[in-house]
Amino acid sequence: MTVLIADDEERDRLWLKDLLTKNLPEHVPIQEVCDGQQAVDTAGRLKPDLVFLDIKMPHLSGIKAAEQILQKLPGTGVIILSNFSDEVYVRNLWKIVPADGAFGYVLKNASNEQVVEAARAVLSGDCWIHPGIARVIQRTQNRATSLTSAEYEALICIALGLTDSSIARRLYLTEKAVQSRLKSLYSKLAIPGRGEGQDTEFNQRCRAVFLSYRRGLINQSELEEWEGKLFETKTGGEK
Amino acid sequence: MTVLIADDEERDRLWLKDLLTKNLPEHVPIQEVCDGQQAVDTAGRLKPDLVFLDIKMPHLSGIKAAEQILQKLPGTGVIILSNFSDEVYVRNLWKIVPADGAFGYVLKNASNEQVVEAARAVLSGDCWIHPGIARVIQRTQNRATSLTSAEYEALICIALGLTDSSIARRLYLTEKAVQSRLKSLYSKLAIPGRGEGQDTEFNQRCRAVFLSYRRGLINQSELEEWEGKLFETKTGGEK
DNA sequence: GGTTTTTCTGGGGGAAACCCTAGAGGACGC
DNA sequence: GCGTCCTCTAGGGTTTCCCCCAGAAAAACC
Repeated sequence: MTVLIADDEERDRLWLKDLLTKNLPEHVPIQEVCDGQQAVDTAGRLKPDLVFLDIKMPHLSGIKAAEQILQKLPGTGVIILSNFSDEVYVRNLWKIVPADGAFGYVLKNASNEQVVEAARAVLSGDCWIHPGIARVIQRTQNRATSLTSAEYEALICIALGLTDSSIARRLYLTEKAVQSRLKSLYSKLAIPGRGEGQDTEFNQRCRAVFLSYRRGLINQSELEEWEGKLFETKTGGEK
Repeated sequence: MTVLIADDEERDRLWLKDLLTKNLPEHVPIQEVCDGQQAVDTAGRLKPDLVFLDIKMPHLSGIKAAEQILQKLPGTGVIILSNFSDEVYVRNLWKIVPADGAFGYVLKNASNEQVVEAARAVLSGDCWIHPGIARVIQRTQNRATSLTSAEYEALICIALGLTDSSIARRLYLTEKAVQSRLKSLYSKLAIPGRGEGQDTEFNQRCRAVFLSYRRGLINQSELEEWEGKLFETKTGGEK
């Protein structure tokens, strides 16, 4: 039995390693790496039973690393470590986790007991989801509040500060289509329009960005990734 | 000689305490508290030589706690611990630190050596600023790029998603005044307007929010505080 | 196959956001 | 005292965003 820890923060690695050696039944060998790509490579070689993946890592995020690892070794137990209950990640998570796989999601402010509990659960084939994030998961599965990928794309674009027409060009849509996406986005985020409410309190566009930041639907690192994608296609050949 | 540590994360407290006991010359008593208010209270009783303050703490932020502590005990050495190089905080910091005071600013991803170095420096009356934020400090002191408080207020409001007229009402200004603030904000953030550039790429309002998040001019917790302030004054007596 | 949901399309209208210019008052340093 | 900078104010114009309506195409569901 082997355990792999992937985290770019040395402090967190030490803490986790220490915790596991003290609390796991037998003396298990624990490997450490400090980015997502190394995690994938090392997992391929070691075929560990359990992998801890920090979400925020250089080169390859924890989610993407998990995707690749689970693709090659579906039986691996994966535990995602996250600082926040970001909805973006939860969103992507369900897509890559096999239905019968064992995995865990723990926030970094979890108590030591919780982490050990999660490790035990995943090792014995169960799932362990941090209590604080159950609500978030619920939301991602509710038809009325969860965003479709069309709405999500639009959200990213306005968060980056693009205009409607600019978005339309980048996503190969008409301006009307963009506005239509935004309209349903606003309604799902429950932002009052011009008609509702006594007088217009909010600029829906900015309000949507604000609320999405707060709910963890978007975050800085996710946005920067998209920024790269959206601008590279255009910087090449433009009149 | 006494040292006080204020941090809401138990893990970080342990790490820091451990680090200090091992590396400070003599056996110094180290007190721990877990929020800003406690830090102020305890500092008043203990009169410590050195105080570590995490920025993000419940009840009272590290900055505000530092302000109160330095007011009562100007000779105290203060070291701010921060996760990010947020410009918001740096902005406020210079206002409260006495010109001849000793203080430090270290990011949480600092190496153990750096933290010890900072502690030693501050204890001997020097300042220690994390290398990574020197650039940020520069920016806050450059006339051309640093924001005035009027521009900053406007920034907060659009980041919260308010409309021009709504901002005007809350800040007791005309709508034109708000737009004037925004105009100079956009130019300081170097966001191209409708005239510049081949075609209008950006919605300036949202773009300003995006860039400000990225530069750490604003952040979630800061915004939520303002949200509270801005809405309480209006929820009372509105037609 | 058919039914639902999602998404894109169109026209037309109103309000908010942004542009330009310009002047007046206040705060600051010197 | 002077100049400088910041800020608010104003009028008048353009563009973008958001609203209503509705219908058609595409995808997903049973």
